[in-house]
Amino acid sequence: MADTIQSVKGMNDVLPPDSARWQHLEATCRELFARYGYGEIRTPVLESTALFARGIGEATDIVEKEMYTFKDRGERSLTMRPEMTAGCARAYIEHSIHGKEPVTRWWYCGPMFRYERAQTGRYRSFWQIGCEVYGIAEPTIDAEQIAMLTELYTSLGVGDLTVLINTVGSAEDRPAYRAALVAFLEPKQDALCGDCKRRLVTNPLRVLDCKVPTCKDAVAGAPALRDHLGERTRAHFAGVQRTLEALGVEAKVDDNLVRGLDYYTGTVFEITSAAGALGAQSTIVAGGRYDGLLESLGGQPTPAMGFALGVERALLCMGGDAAAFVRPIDVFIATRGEDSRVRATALAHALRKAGLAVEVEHRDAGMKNQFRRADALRARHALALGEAELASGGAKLKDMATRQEVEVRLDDVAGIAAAARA
RNA sequence: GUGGGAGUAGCUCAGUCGGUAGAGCACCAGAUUGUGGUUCUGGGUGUCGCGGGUUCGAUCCCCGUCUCUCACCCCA
Repeated sequence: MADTIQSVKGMNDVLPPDSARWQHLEATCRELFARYGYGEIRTPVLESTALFARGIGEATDIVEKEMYTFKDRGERSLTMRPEMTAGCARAYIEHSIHGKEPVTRWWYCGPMFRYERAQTGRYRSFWQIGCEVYGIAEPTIDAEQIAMLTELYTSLGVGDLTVLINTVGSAEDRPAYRAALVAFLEPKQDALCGDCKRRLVTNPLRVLDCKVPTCKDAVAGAPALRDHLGERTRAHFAGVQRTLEALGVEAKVDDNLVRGLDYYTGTVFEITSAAGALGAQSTIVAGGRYDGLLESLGGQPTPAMGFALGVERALLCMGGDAAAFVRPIDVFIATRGEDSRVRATALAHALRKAGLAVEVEHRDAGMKNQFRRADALRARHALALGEAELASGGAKLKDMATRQEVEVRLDDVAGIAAAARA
């Protein structure tokens, strides 16, 4: 308790055995994404601050007050990524992917950073896994991603899922709607909360999303975005819904679903789970289309669709005993004395090369203690290697569950491995 | 940024209407001179988060502070 150094607020360690649950989630995603044709992209945690300011939007909460931004020794303003879409877009443009292939599918996994107050399911350093598809304007890809996610959560055992979808309109639709909304809200300005008064100027769509009661009242009867959608947007959204239906995915249209990031255009979606210990959060993944982002960052006009899922949140409602995901020990070798430990270490080395998981008791501990430890490690077999065994060259491999023992020769690695696998 | 709750043994917590502290779990040893998940016996000084105040005396009361945690906002 003295003067020890602790981890930074809101930034957590993941230790065994809990890390095994993370590995399970990651392995499931990796395998699933591979079947859908996604390749992994890894980008630096640090990016130029301007990337996020331009990509995510100056007026968003993330850019306004949640970024870890600082100057490096060369006086360049750098920011620890608060999300990955902007970084992926930067990489896509920087490597001229547009000119190399018509369709690009990327997935990623890594830590993101946002300066917020931590609570259950929300941390300052948190992990996201996400996918980005570039080059497809058609609505079927939107539905494909959503369906892929429902499959993911189902296979992970995350229950009580709700898929919410909406469309926020294309770059052509939005200015008209925005004007109509502002015209409707301006007379009611006095009823709005402080944040919303500001949003009225910076990002009026967000007022629709406000939880303050007076704002909710003021918003009642506001013009609906769906009445301001152009024909192309309508057709696209209808296509998404039609494809989801064909895939057997039940999705609820939520008119108030407005993502907090500026780059979204057209389809937006969110999947919530009522399962597990998510606390006040319920969103476990969110995403949408961002057809204008690449161009706004200086790239070629490129349609794009992506999502990000919160790893900690997925884990919170995944359940499952961490120990069940840990690889059990095949053979535990109990020792007595240094000669025994040397011989046991060599034997373990050979057995591990043969593919077994082996643990040697390197400490000078009592036999009873060693067998207890073998139990704690969930070892399938135990082999006591003491003076008698060293002298005779033979030993007994004990099945910890049945307590049956079989004779083995210490120099017969293949034989021991076979017996341990039986 | 705002508001609740909590900080006592490695972990989960109890407790003292103010007289410097306990349980369970875990861990170790022995009963069983080399064989486990049960049982029995033995084994714990821990700045009672930190600083100050009141008091003969504070882990307990008061003030401050730090940390953790939950929630609001917002988000994955």
